[in-house]
Amino acid sequence: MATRFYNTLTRKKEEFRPIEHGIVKLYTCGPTVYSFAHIGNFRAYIFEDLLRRYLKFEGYHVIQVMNITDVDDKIIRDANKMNLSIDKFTIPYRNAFFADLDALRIERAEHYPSATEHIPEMVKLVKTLVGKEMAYESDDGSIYFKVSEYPKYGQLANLNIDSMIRGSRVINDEYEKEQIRDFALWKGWKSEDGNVFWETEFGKGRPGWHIECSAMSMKYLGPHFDIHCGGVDNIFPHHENEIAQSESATGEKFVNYWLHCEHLLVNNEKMSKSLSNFIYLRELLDKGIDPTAIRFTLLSTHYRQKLNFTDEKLDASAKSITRLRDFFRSLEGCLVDSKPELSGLIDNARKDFESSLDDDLNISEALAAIFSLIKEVNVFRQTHKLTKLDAENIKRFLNDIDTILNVLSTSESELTKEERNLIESRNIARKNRNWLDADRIRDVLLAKGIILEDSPKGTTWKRKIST
RNA sequence: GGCGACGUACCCAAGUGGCUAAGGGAGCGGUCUGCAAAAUCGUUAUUCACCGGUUCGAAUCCGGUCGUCGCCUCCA
Repeated sequence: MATRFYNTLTRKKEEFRPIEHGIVKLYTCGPTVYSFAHIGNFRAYIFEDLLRRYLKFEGYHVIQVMNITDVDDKIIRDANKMNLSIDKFTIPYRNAFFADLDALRIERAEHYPSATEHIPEMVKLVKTLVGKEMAYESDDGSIYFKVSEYPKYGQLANLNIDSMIRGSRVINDEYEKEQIRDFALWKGWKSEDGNVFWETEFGKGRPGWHIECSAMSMKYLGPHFDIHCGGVDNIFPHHENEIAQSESATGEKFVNYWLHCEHLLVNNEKMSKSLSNFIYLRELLDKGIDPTAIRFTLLSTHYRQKLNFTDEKLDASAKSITRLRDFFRSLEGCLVDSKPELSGLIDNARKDFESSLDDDLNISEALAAIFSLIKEVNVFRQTHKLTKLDAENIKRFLNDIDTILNVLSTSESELTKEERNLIESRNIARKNRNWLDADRIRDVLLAKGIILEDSPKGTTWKRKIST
């Protein structure tokens, strides 16, 4: 079955066909490093992680670019406030961003270009647009894109640009543009920018927000590439503007598939500064919440569905992961040498898993395929012993799907000597049928987050996933 | 005002015209266990916000109503 994605540009699911056979060129809007990233940001990055991992699972060679916006209004404002160069100001946030990606087990993109390292490319692009008379310079040295020169403007956001002109929220800003809908490609230097500027043939100034994505995607992926992702709030104006300026400059189609991820909500509302309901990933990690539980929570709801982030969801995620891990662990031992009997079940699960993700990354259905297999295998084991070959096949399947989910492996620390001694003394107590002491010790360990399980083969331990 | 999304069990969440409405969590009752845990069995939606319509047939398509949320130049 063919892979299909919902394309914001056409508002329908379309079969995915890469431009170049076997290769997917993917651009994903990255962070503005003026603050720590919040979990809403990471919902988008997790969705993109799912996308890239699934494309790789399907055998594509993926080339992903994620920009790092390290110059913009807020960065300049805050850096100047702290008397820091924008470099000095942004580096800690950039480092924190990568540390957070690692915590959530997000696979690295092939390129993380920074805006400040691509000023010449942006200037060149702006120059091209000015040369084609699709952009103009205003009195203050800013360069604006002339939206009236691009008739398809509004195609992505499905907005009527004429009605925008009268829109209630549109306020005239301090820059001088000919038409209110025109947007800045290049911003002329103003005194409050301090020493943040680049000296170019347009004079002192700095790039507008949208131009970096056009310039950097062109540099690393070419003028026409396969997929561009971001949050729904990037549809307008950011991605609309990217299309306008890119296609105007190159005369080519910019992107074939636009995939947008819905918002993460807290208390059923979008996170926003005014509601002060931001949740930073670091806060959750500092509280000791297991990052894989966060990963699973962000991953397990379809990306075009709003996701209300709650403690209950984290709990349910932790339990789902525990079920997966326990099942995987249970595949060790107690095996018989015999011919495999469950190949059909495993093949079906694999088929269901793939066809679900093929359908616009339907992760809920894909997870259902996995849990159904677990149940079927467990039911089989009520009355039969698992064969070695079956167990190996199931493990291979789980390891394969875990190249996408990435929640199976634990980074569990080993037991301390004290903890090992406690387990040992409990074993002795149990041997002496001293249930009182045995249960007391089990409770002590549970309080430390260690769960003991007794079975005919002996006692095993695992760490509780904390939420 | 313009554009758009959503409303499925106690909670989360698939399903977009046709077999008994996936799956996860939770509860309750069994099996197993020294007791637990894990696993497992049974159980919890004759019904998909509501009202009409189309159809042999609707959670799914169409119209309306109610409710929630988002976008309309900071935003993932």
